[in-house]
Amino acid sequence: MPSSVDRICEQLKAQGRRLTPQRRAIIQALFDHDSHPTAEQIFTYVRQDMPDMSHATVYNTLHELVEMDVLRELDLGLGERHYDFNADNHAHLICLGCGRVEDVPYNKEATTLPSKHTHGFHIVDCNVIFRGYCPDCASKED
Amino acid sequence: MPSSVDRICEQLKAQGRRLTPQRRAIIQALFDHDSHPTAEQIFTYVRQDMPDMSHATVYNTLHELVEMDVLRELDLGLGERHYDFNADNHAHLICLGCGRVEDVPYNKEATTLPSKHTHGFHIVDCNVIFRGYCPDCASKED
DNA sequence: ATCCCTGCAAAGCCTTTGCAATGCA
DNA sequence: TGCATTGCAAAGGCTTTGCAGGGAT
Repeated sequence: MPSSVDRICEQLKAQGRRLTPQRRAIIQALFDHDSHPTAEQIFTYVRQDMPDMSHATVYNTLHELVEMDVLRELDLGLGERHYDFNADNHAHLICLGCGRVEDVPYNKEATTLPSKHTHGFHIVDCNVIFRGYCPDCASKED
Repeated sequence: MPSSVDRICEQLKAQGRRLTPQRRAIIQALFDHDSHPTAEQIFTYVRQDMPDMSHATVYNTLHELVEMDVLRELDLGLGERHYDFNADNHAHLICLGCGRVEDVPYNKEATTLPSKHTHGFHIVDCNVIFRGYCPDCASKED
């Protein structure tokens, strides 16, 4: 069975996009990071093996994957965007102390708006973000 | 009865902060904007009357008001922060086409996490953001 | 062989910072 | 008067862009 990395690479080609070593490395890096890496984290990680990797390529590839709908872009209000393969129904939990991000199961389907409040919008997505302090930071607070 | 602007100005002084014409103008500007202005919008608006107003002062004052808990800072993933006086329970609805932001009534109190999923976090806030296309942009899409 | 993709460097956008001058309390 | 606050200008952090050379199909 092909790895998930391979599957996404195939998907790239199937869409008429080119599969370059850089792109494969970025996709691999996304899988190697367990959770919500930022573009910079991917950049730094991939650079260990490909010292010439540029920001442009990282951003290009991430955008492409988002466009292909295999990657999710998260703006958690932390100043930089995070990327997430996990498409399951979940919300995010952010530590206001250290910026840690955790996934939490959350049924978005149940989070809907009565039609009289939608201002006529065609709603396509919903984001739920919980903010608080993780155990480590909570103990430092007091 | 003092206006809400005056009330906030008093609050400033009561906390030992100084009430300057710039600060009053910024607070007034926040009230004059019906909904979710950005720092830049406030800056541009206030500059009409005070051409020397600096970015530093706008940002300083906004931060101060946030610190005083009379203003809410919203990062809606649009690249810039929005500010909101409305403290009522509500969520936000964002148009992916034009960036328009609407308030929608939403009972955040009902949006909670079962304790087994909180990762031990002490949760202090919750943000709900709906994304979609407003009537104008939806019609352009097709 | 084509032309998409890469790397480099610079620019862009929003926000923050340093510092001397100003003006509120 | 003293010190918080201001304005200016520059820097900072993340992301985007332009362009020429290089590599995937």
